[in-house]
Amino acid sequence: MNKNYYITTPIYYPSAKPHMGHAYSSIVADFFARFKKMEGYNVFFLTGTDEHGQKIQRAAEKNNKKPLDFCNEISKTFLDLTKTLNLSNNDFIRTTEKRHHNSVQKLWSILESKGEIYLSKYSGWYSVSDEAFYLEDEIEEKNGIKLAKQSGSQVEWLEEESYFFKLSKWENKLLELYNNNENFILPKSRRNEVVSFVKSGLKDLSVSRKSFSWGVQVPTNKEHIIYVWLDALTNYISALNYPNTDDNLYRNYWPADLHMIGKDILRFHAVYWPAFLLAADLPTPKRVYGHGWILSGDEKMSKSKGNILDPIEIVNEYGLDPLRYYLLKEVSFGNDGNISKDKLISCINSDLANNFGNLCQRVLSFTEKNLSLKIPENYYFNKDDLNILNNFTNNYENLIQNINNQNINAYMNFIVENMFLANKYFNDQEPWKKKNDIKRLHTIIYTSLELIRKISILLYPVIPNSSLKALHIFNLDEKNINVDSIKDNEFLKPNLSINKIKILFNKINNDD
RNA sequence: GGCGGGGUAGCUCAGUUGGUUAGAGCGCGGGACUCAUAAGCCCGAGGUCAGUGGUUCGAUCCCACUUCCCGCUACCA
Repeated sequence: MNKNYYITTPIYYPSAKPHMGHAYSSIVADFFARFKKMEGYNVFFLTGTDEHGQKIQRAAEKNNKKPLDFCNEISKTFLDLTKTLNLSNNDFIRTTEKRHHNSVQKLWSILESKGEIYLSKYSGWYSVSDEAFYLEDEIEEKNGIKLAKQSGSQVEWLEEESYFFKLSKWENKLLELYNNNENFILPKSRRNEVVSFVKSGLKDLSVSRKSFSWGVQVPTNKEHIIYVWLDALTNYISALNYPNTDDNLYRNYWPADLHMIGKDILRFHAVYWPAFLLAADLPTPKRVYGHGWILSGDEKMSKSKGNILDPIEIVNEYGLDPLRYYLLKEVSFGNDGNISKDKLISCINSDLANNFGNLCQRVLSFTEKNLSLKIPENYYFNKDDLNILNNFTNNYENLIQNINNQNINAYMNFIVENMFLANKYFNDQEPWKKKNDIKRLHTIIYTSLELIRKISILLYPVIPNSSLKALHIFNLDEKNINVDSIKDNEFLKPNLSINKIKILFNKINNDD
């Protein structure tokens, strides 16, 4: 059985600093990476920055900087974000790196030598900010300025020699790929969009530019820069040391198990990328998941609306784990999600502080007062004990399936449900009234501690820091936690000491 | 215009391969308890499951039409 798992985020375009959308993609990917790791997989988790293109070149000029200096600065903010979000990524790739240039040029050479790329001429209305050409009827004129209808960005007439990729040739192969792999594109609704787009016919794709210089050169023609998307998508194999296909990283991890992306870049990942790979005779990734957007108050966040929720500010104000928990639990995964500070606060107070945090606290405090912080014997599990403990065993396969199907919400619901059940269990058993029945009291506490352990393990991919704090009660750390241990009802060893921990989540006053 | 997704409790969302009283969390009202971050537990209020018509013994779920929202895509001018 293949126990390797390769997951990627998009590489982010550093024309501006990171926003909530970047944070969301990264947190979601990290969630899956951590779960698979905990499931025993060798996980390779990649993120990075996509730094080429005219937009960056112009932004750099505007700031009086060399493109690379400009990129270094902004790429750093994305690298910092991986720390801020506590991502477990194994690598951070930048398209300005030599390893990536080699990889892109090699891929290009293969495509060219296979006759998949040809030189021709392109003329049309070009939008720098969209990095795309538009047809005459796709533009409109306002106040004497030509704009692309779709994006509203300014276009300029461009006529230049360009290399083309024979995308049209791959139409049927792509449809075959979608057909043979029902879940290649998820969620399903978006899969339909891609399929109908491909069915409607594909045109060859312009894959080089002459009008600017900031990018990877076409190996055989120094006047041309390779199209940013061909360049950018290749990062997924550059990081595995492509073109060295004998390299262990490449051999173990390609094709990728999951490209986690936002729905806005689905076409590039679900059409162009597999077409490039098919043309180069390389394996295609197993799955592309296009998640929804994070909206604020039903609208896309924008400066003018003043509804921006900056991920770094949120982390500074409320902490990382609350943000991670909130995004993973409250956003209906695959759909757009509305987020707000009020909801975030309510989520922190209800689920984290009152429910899970307080569960840990009440059990721990009880154990301290009555058992001197020693794990008690589990003399006999009665029906109530087994009922709740076995919940985890009985749902184990479901949980794994939920993860494999990217069904984040079902996974979260299971956790929440069991947090409630654990509190209810403690309530119903009333250990404070069992002081004359020590065996029963001990078994109740043992069971409660087991419940905290199991829930904490499931919470690890969601809120790694807090989960590890909770698991520290049992002297467990990142290296020795496994998902399957949630099936074990007698994992904890009686008489061992447990550690007191500080309050896990502080409540937040929402008076303002 | 075409294709697709969606409109379920005040809010955020589940769900139903059609079948007795439609679910969760938050919020709201009440109660009993005390181990705990005045947390937790119990009870309750609150929904014509967008509208109309149809199929069916029976539809929130299937079909048709209407309406609103969103996405992809086209075309006219």
